[in-house]
Amino acid sequence: MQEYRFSEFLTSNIEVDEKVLSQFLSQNQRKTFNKGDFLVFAGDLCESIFFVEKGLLRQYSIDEKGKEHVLQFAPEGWLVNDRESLYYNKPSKYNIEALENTEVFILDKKIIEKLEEELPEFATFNNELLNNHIRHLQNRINLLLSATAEERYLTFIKMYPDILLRVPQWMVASYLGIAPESLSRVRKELATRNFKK
Amino acid sequence: MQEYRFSEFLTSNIEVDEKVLSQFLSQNQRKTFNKGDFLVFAGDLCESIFFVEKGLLRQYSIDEKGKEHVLQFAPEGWLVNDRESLYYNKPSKYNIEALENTEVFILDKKIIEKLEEELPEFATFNNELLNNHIRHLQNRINLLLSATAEERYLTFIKMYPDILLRVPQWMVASYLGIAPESLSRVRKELATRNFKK
DNA sequence: CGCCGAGTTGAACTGAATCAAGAAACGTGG
DNA sequence: CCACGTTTCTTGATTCAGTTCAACTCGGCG
Repeated sequence: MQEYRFSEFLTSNIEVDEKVLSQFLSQNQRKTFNKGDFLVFAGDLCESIFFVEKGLLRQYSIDEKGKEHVLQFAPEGWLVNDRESLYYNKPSKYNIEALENTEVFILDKKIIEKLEEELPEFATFNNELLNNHIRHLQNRINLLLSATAEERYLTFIKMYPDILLRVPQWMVASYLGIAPESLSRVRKELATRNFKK
Repeated sequence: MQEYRFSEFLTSNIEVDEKVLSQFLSQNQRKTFNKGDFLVFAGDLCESIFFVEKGLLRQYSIDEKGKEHVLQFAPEGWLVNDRESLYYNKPSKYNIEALENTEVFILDKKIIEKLEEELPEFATFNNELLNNHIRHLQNRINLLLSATAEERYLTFIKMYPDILLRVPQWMVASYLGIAPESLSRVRKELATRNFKK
């Protein structure tokens, strides 16, 4: 539950001129949300990008049967936005909700673009971020295509041990694409198996 | 099975100076692969980006049980690369195979970066491409989390009617994350249902 | 002609979902 | 600080979507 300022995020990854930075920061805003608040509702237009400085967000959809499906969790240092809204001006399919009291730094798409023009280094960095994100999503797809409930869970606790402790179990199940009852059983099975060894 | 040159792809999306373009194109190369050829083997390092000008590629993994899982198909106008290799110098988890006789335009990562520096317009365009890709992957994840075999198939034929006709059915099943036999049954069920109406 | 990969079909099986009930943990207000 | 309602987690019984295995068909190709 550390805190991670956006300015820190920038300066620790690229070299930014002090002046450019402060000008950039002044054009964007910080906002606080309480646990349970929604940053975006499905159906809304969402034209900003959120950088989580403190707390935890969750982006999820609700299907026709009323079931929730977690697209991603976003703890400190993560970026969240809705590309459907951002690049196609369509209403978002996803809700974004604060799972803890959360502080976000809000970035405007246009300002990002301006920053890219002014700082080629930023453009490269941003590119790497996007590519890294794609990599993650591809790995997740691969996992969903190939792995059992247990394998998915094991991968999750290896990749996000911190998140595991901060969200209810049924949300993890929803992220993994399995029923909460099933996850409970998987955990039980793992526990007894480890005990026997 | 039209053809789509990379230069066309660029000029129809951004304004490029004639000189810059031809210089850029001369620094990269075109390559032809026959049906069945591999562009990349899992375990290889893969530091280039492929733009498909003609033909069809398939990127897939093989799990421990020897099962294949299609990460993506790439027909004309699509970009394929392995981010794991490209940005982390890790051996690729995925094979890239030509499903038809295929011509690709091969882009070097460094050249892309240089192009971004020189043409801010290109940086913006590239950004949009990446964001769009992320959007697609997110939608696919959402589908894998929430939809039945039948729903996935229906979505596929709506989104990629062209690809459906160009690849064997069992590969579509592998893309959808279902067994080929199951896809066969889904199709049968859909056919009889449409017939009754 | 005969082989081989792709697709279909049937029957048995299974991992995970669903439904239902109870236990534990949690937060809120008195 | 306790009491009460709400949410989360567990456990059991049952069901079901999709897998697996095996046999058979069909069409293309050497």
